[in-house]
Amino acid sequence: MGTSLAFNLSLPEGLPQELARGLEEAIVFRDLTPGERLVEEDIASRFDISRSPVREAFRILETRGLVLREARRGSRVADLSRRDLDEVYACRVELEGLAAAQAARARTPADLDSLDERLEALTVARDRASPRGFLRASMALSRAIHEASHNRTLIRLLSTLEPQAMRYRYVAYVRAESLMDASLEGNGAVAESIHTGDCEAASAATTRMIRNAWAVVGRVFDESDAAEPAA
Amino acid sequence: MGTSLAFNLSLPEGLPQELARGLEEAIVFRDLTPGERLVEEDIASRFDISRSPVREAFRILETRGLVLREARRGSRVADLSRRDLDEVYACRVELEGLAAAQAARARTPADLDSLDERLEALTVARDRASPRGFLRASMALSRAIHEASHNRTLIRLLSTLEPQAMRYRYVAYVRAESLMDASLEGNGAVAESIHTGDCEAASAATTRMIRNAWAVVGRVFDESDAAEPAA
DNA sequence: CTTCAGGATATTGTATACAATCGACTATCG
DNA sequence: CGATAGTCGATTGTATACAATATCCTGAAG
Repeated sequence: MGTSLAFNLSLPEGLPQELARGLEEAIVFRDLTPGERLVEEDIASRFDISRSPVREAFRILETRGLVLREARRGSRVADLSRRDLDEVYACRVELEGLAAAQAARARTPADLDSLDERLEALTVARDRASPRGFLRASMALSRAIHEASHNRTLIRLLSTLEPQAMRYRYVAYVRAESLMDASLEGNGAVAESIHTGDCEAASAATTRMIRNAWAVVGRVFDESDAAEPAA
Repeated sequence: MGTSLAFNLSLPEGLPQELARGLEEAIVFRDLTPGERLVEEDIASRFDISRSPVREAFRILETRGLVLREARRGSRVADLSRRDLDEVYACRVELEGLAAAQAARARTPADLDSLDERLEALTVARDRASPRGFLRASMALSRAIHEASHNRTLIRLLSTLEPQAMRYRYVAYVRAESLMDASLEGNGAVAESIHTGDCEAASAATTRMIRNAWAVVGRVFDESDAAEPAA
């Protein structure tokens, strides 16, 4: 369990949230491995804080499907499995499609600016060919699309679903960097439809992109031993 | 703010969860009114417990869209609005449809038994014409459908979405008890499709039912002053 | 009369202390 | 030798104490 886990802990939005964000990255990028135990006291002492904010962070991560908590038995990093992957993507198809459709209808000029900006950043990240950078940029773009839907409930649901998907995408991108091209292309099509304001097209482009990613990411996952690296 | 709020607090599954369940009912059934402040110490002393489990309960309710927490400014019961209603139902159409489709494919004999049992209970509740009892039974049936999908991720998402919807359904049922008949009929159709194992039919029946409910609940909501009773 | 500064108060955020429970180990008995 | 009861250690769950901050009230100045 080589866990370096060193981030700053500034608190622009609350310590538990900040901690959860850091742990989330560590889980997505496999600094914390599937199945690894998370002991409150350990994390607390590592960052020189008390268990209170750590507990709250664990709860946040639980709602995002990244951590499993069993009563009085502690917490551990959620496992990866083909079944879980399929569950997540089935939900993504529906919710991302809805988000794109509503974004095409409700988007403001500011939303479009944000979209273009992040799409540009995604292109840059692709050229650098770094899975981490690309995923971060991709996450930011997705968030911009979700925000553009101006549907807070949908945003809430997606914010608890996306991190779970990110873990599988990371595994896939590391093993097949060419996947980033497909993602970039798909997102471009989605962004264009949102610009146009065509709900149907935005939804269709999104579901197509995600179903495609589902197939490829699933295949790569099956060929890898990402599920249980330590077992 | 006439809040009676007296439930038992047995702890078969954790005190915060139990407390959250109780507060959830109080919010759905308007014992706690929209916008009402929730002070940790007040709730804690009312149940003779400390603030720790209360804080965790608040966090749970926040993920269910029932409570809003602003940093260092406290928590309050989420408001009801037509916009929020539309957001919730747009998400429900997608997720409930998916749940029904997957349930039609993955259901086990035990799932079907559970379904029948709860559908029967719903019929009984309808005859009693009690909105509360009917809603509780309806919630149980929905959960049974979700469980039958055997998609844990989807179940997790729906468990954070359904309570929010329940608030609007309650308002509607109180003002128009005949709505319960429509719900019962719709759920019967859905259950039948799941029995048959017809994914398409199950999904179609579900989306039809929910779109219908959306229209009616929305109309009733607009005609009521449920949004701001104390403002 | 309005506005702004300052302090008092109420409430949340974090830390620490204590209680309860689970798992593993050991020793004893069959 | 195997099984089982009992005990110990590790870890979570809850309670309490302390710190920080936002809100409200008061009062004086313009």
